Amino acid sequence: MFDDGQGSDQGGIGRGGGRGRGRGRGRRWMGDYSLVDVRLIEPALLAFLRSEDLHGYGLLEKLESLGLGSINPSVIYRILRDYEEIGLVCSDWDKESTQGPPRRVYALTEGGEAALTRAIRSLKETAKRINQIIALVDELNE
Amino acid sequence: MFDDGQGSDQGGIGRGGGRGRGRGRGRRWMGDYSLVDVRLIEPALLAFLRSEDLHGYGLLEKLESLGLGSINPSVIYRILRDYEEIGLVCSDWDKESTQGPPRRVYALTEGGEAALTRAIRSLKETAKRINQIIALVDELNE
DNA sequence: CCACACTATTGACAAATTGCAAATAGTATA
DNA sequence: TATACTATTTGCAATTTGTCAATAGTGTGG
Repeated sequence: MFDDGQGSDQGGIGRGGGRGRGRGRGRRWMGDYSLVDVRLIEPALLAFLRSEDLHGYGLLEKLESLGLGSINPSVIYRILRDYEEIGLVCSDWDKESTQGPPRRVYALTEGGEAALTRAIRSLKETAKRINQIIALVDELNE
Repeated sequence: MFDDGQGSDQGGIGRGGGRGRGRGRGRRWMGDYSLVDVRLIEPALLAFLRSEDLHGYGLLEKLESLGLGSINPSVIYRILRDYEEIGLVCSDWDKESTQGPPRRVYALTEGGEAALTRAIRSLKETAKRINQIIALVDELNE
């Protein structure tokens, strides 16, 4: 978090300095991408599936277009399976049009649409709060 | 996540239905507030401290003004101590002007300012991505 | 046809974060 | 002096995330 997006380490809380509670491959202090963005993956997945049925690998590529690349594939597959378990998506195997092994194609369910609607509402709230925080800092800069 | 903000449960993935990997007091599926917002606490804390030295309890109240209430105090105190450990803030005890036990008053360090700057940059990126996701859905609604 | 690169998904485990509850304590007030 | 409010700390269980390795099908060059 608070990554400067360059993978550089000029800042202070970069890869080297982290000494927070944990000291492993740390997320909060040493992550390669913002954790806030990690949570964006979930609504993004639903949003992509709303316009088009897709398999995990395809969604992976879509996320990249959102600047949300660098997420480990297994994370995506896990979320997708979880979503299926709670009924937000459903899946079928596609053995035909694949350039590799069969792939699981996901589609949004009605429950998934409803969840997306709520997710968007929640995202708008979040955007509002982000802007409040930014404004807080901007005020002092004037 | 995807909370409808009412504490109600009309949606489907509410408090009752969650059957994801875990089943305890769950965050992703059953949480009382959006996890995206949890991560907003950290930049918010730095932002508040930039304009004013404050103790944990006071920050707690400030967060409420951002709609980030309902966060467990221990989470705040923990983050503050972590921030001190990595040099983003420093603290001193205030035994005078308190209406209770002595309290630890935090101030932003230079390192903390730098971190705030990076956090804001990261937050702006996030806001951009959120808007992209929202646009994705809006396009289909037209 | 064999190695290799790319497509695709799954499972398990370690590491990290969060929630919660309880302990501790000082101050104010009725 | 009981009670409420202010204030912080600690520990652990529950949950989430990161990473690695396993598995496998397809297409291509040599």
